Amino acid sequence: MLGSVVLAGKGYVDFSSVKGSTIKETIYMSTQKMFTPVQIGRAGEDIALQLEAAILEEKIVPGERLPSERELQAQFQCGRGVIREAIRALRQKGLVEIRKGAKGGAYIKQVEVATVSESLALFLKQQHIGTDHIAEFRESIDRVITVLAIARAGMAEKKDLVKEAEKLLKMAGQSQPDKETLSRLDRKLNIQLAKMSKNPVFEWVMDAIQHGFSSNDYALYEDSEYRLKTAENWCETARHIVENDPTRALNSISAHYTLLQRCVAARASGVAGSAEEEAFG
Amino acid sequence: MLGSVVLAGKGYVDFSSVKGSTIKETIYMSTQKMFTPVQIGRAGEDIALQLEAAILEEKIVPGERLPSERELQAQFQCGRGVIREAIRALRQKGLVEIRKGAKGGAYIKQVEVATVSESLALFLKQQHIGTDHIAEFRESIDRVITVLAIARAGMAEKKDLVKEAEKLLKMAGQSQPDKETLSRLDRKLNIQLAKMSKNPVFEWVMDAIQHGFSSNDYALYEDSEYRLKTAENWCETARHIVENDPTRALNSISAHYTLLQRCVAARASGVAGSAEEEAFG
DNA sequence: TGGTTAGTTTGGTAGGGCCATTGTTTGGAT
DNA sequence: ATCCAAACAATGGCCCTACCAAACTAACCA
Repeated sequence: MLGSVVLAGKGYVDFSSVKGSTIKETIYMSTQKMFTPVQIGRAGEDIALQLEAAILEEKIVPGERLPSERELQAQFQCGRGVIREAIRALRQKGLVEIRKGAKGGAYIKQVEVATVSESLALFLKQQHIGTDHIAEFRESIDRVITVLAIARAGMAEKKDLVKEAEKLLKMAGQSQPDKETLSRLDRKLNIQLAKMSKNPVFEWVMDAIQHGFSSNDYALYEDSEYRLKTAENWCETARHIVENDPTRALNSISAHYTLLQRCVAARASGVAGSAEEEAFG
Repeated sequence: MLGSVVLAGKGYVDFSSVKGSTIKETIYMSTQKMFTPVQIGRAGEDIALQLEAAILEEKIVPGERLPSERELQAQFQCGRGVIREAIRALRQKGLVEIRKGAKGGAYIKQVEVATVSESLALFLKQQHIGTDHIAEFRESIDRVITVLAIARAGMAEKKDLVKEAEKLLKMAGQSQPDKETLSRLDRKLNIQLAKMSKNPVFEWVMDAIQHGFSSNDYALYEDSEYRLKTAENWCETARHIVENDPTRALNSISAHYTLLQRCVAARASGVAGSAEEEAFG
């Protein structure tokens, strides 16, 4: 029993290596193995790593839960605070979801893209990335996605894309459209297109980028002129995809980003005041 | 003084809103403001968010440090455990680095790409992504990077790329090359090329992808045949970049990924045994 | 039958104490 | 005066105990 953990009545997971990686043990080891970096002051981290490994090796699968903090405390022979920190680390990584109360605890779950997006957004925010760099990256991704989508997606999907784009156009044409809804539709279109590439990596990257910089797209729908043009551009792109015309589709994509570029430039140069006012009206 | 935090003798940061978000205060508040959702069970998170906001707004800049845990505990009027959890969350996000001892504490630092990479790698790992999907994404990125590099990088950089590629080739030609070193060189080449695109986003994405899947590249250097071919392919690519010949450069890139694909297929089909043995020799 | 209440499990928080580490200061020996 | 070692102080890491709050369970009563 020692060194293993009862998994909510489901079975056992071997954490026998834990005792050997305790702080004091490591120090003793260092007198034998020379130049072995003594990983001190990180017992909690050690536990987190072991739990993470157990999860990644699918010894515990999504839907199941880790033992309670008090149980783990007993199994790992350490204070509850350490266990808490370890679990919180897993939670921050998106590996578990913590619930309170009876039948509560750390439930294993699939890592969501949003977790990666958050991390990315934080990074980009702190690095003061210019919108032009982001836009350039996004455009290049969009182009690849478009080509792949034309080659791989079924006609039904393609037609559905047109339908959604027309929905966006219709909404953009209204006199007082809800900008947030427009943004959401735009985002949805992007993801829908990304899905059609049949490569989840593109879908996730697109998702992450959008999460990190939704404010840009939002700006595009502030101005009624750009709003309509953008929606029309989406329809055009979708039509070219249905027609299996990569060249024209790519041209549309380029036009989209030219629009975006012009739009942010215009807003930055002076119209920002009135636009800002409109945003809070 | 109340509601603000002394910043290691540098100044003050206003955390006045914190008192209002303390558990007990919130409960008291709820008797006044009706239907105000009592956000209980998240005090630590609340504090983490406030500290994070202060960092992102650059009220505290990299190099400086947060007050000690005990100070924060006093300022925020809560237990030390809560403060610890908040700080650990920041640390996990890569926003601070924690040092022990005198003059220790949570030092603000720039978020590193590695943080995002880790998050991404974890996600990809848990989703069981096929290497083909990753490779496809990476190839598309590589192609864009190459075109941008040809257009934007200076001749000196381009020639340096060739030099590094030749270094790789020379090492790959040795009878008993160190595969780890080869992998590292390959990685370095990729990043170097990405830098030449003059768009940091590409650089980071490449970095993140590589961190998440270094094992693939590693495999490429296991087999002596692929090892040489890959190195030669790198040289070819670099030469075409120097010659400002995008078409041929892109062809080289495609060839690289064809090689990779063939290599992993070969290893998967049967040669895995001997290769595995060689790896641990 | 149906709703209410008490009990149990489990995370959330408080607060105190001790240890290990590390930068600084001090004091003694040369 | 210089240098080195020992004491000191600040600070994170860890432990412990107690209590609260939420959420599920089961017993109980109308």
